[in-house]
Amino acid sequence: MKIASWNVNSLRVRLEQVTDWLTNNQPDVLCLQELKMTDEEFPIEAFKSIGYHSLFTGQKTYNGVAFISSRPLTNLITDLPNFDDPMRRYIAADFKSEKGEIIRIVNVYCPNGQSLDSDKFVYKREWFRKLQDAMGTDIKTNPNTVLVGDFNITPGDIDCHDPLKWAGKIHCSDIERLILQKLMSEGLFDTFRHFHKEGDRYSWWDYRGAGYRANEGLRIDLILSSSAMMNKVQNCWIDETPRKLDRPSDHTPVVAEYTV
DNA sequence: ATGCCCGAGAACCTCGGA
Repeated sequence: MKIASWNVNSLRVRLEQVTDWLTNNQPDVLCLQELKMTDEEFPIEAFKSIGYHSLFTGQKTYNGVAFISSRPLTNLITDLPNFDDPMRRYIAADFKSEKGEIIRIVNVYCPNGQSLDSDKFVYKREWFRKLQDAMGTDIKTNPNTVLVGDFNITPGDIDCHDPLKWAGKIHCSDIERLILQKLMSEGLFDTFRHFHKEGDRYSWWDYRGAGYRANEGLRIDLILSSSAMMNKVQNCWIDETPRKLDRPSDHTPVVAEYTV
């Protein structure tokens, strides 16, 4: 089973890149973030025409998350449990493998937070607290759980191109890294880092100042696997191909492959 | 210096992103 996560920064603008990527890579489940469109505008037919099913929760202008899957997913949830929030940042569903194993997949667009002294950071902390509770429950219910998405936190200095410049800043602060560690203490593992110990590997690069060409990036898009799924993971990689295209998203896909 | 670029929505600028 191949799972991928990609913050597309407007599905309207990136649709052709996404359908091309699906055709070329044939994942079982592609998890999208930052759709920036309403459910009425979602391009179901474009995905259907290349053999993919869609589940999504969107809103005008901001946020929005979706599953694009080779087979229908079940047990859909589009709200972070126990958190009343109009922002469309959470979607979860079950994938049934060819062997009949059920995999719980949770796809998130975590809050940015803006800065540590912002009201938006209070919201980020609260949102992560609720996500942690939900993941604890999910992993107990089904040990075969994968949490993917744009976390808007670098796990460590190795995931930041310039730790001195970013020290204490949003995405790279100690408090955010503790929040991520607490979430992962529910039994989740950084799948890319398991296979790749080297630095200078990122999933996001600023549009400004030719950030991609200089490889000035952050690794904030993660695939977190439960221990049961870590026992089945074959490989995990970042695919920089879409970041080199004209009019790219500022993020690029992260992919993991499992034997299930 | 909190900008440089980008997308969306309402106008030709502001907001939010990371």
